[in-house]
Amino acid sequence: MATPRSKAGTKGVPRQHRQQQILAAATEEFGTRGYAAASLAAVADRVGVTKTLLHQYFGTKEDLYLACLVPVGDRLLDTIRTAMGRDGATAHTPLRVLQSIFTALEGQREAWFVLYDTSLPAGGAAARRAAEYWSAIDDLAADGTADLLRAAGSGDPLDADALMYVWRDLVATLVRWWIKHPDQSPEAMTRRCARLFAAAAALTPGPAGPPEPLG
Amino acid sequence: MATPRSKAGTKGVPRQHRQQQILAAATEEFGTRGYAAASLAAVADRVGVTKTLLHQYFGTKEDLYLACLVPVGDRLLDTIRTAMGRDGATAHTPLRVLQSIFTALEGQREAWFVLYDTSLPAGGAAARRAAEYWSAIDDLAADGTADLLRAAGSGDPLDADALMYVWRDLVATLVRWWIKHPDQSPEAMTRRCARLFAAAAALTPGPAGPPEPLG
DNA sequence: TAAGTAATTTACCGCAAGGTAAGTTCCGCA
DNA sequence: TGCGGAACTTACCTTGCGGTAAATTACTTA
Repeated sequence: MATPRSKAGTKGVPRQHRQQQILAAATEEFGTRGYAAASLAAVADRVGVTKTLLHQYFGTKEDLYLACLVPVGDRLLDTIRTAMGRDGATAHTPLRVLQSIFTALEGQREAWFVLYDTSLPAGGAAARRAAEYWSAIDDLAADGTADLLRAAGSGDPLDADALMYVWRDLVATLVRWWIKHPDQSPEAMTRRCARLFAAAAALTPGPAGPPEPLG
Repeated sequence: MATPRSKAGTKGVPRQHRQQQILAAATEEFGTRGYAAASLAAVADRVGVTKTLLHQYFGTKEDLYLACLVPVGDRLLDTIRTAMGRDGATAHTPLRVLQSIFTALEGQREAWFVLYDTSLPAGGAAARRAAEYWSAIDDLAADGTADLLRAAGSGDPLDADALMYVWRDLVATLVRWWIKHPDQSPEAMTRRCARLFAAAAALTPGPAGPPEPLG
């Protein structure tokens, strides 16, 4: 054996296991900093490995991002689909969807933001794939919000678009708050959301336009 | 005159005017890309000027960011303060605040995101200043949401924190949607928000906990 | 018309990040 | 015991960015 002159050489970690470690670290890094601000060196450091290994296992930065994105996107899309069920949305649907998202995200909460990264290289494969997930999820959300808006009596298509937009960002917001409160279980989060919805509904003025002259 | 060998030299634009141009471009760039992803070269290009000039007029990147932040922060803080008035929040307060924000932001909608940039260099003067604005605005929002939550019957402090968090991000979301629909006037946005609030309230299940077993 | 100053660029430095080629160590196995 | 492949690093290249010193052009005024 005799005093290794270099730190190179295997550490006995099989490739598959290492890849899993890297994916976990990269997902967290991409999720918290965003694609552009995330650095491969940081991911490598976190795993205790060199940048080069990431490239050998996953290719370019964008490839690594894709490797993080796909499982997360598939998992979330699937979970939301089943939570929405086959029939139109009811008043219970939002909470059911939230609960399913919280559950799917437990253990890797930052993953949500991997899906909705805004700093991806324009025109790249990553951006294209992420856009596919968005539109798939947005379609589901659009169905739901449209159902609900119709039930509430509004037909304005821009209203529907805005409501979908708000709903999508609301999910992101709740997940962000959740990340800041790591002790909260998915179930506790769901219950909290239910309370918040109820509170918000209770304090909103009537269905007519602005309640004041708004000067 | 005789064929200038270099493009250096004044273009006849007075310093103050140039500074205004730079501030506008930088605010937009910081607001859309975020501090970390924003590049000084891009700002300079937009103005039709060299990177160096930005440094000579504003100092470092962080200094330039600060020069963008301060007027925006002051304007928004002021507008929100007066919109909230002296007495506690009522059900009309959220819409009044939104309207005041939309109005203050018209002509430079991305400015909102300059205020809430998450990629500032930690420990720097910019981050400190931005944090001051946050906490000032958050204090106002906390007062408001606390008033409203109390009226709705919830006393959980974490609920209050989450609601404030949601409210703050809701504003950001609405502004973001607004940016994607440039033709919408501040008044139209306010009316739309009123409709959305009403719709959301109408379709939310009762004030008790989750309406289903949530399996 | 020459001096002085304001506005602006050119040309550079250092650094960090993504990315690659080639080498080094360790383990299983004939 | 020695060979082959798997796991991992060293050393390097390139690019883009923040940042600075020095030069260059144009406007003003005595």
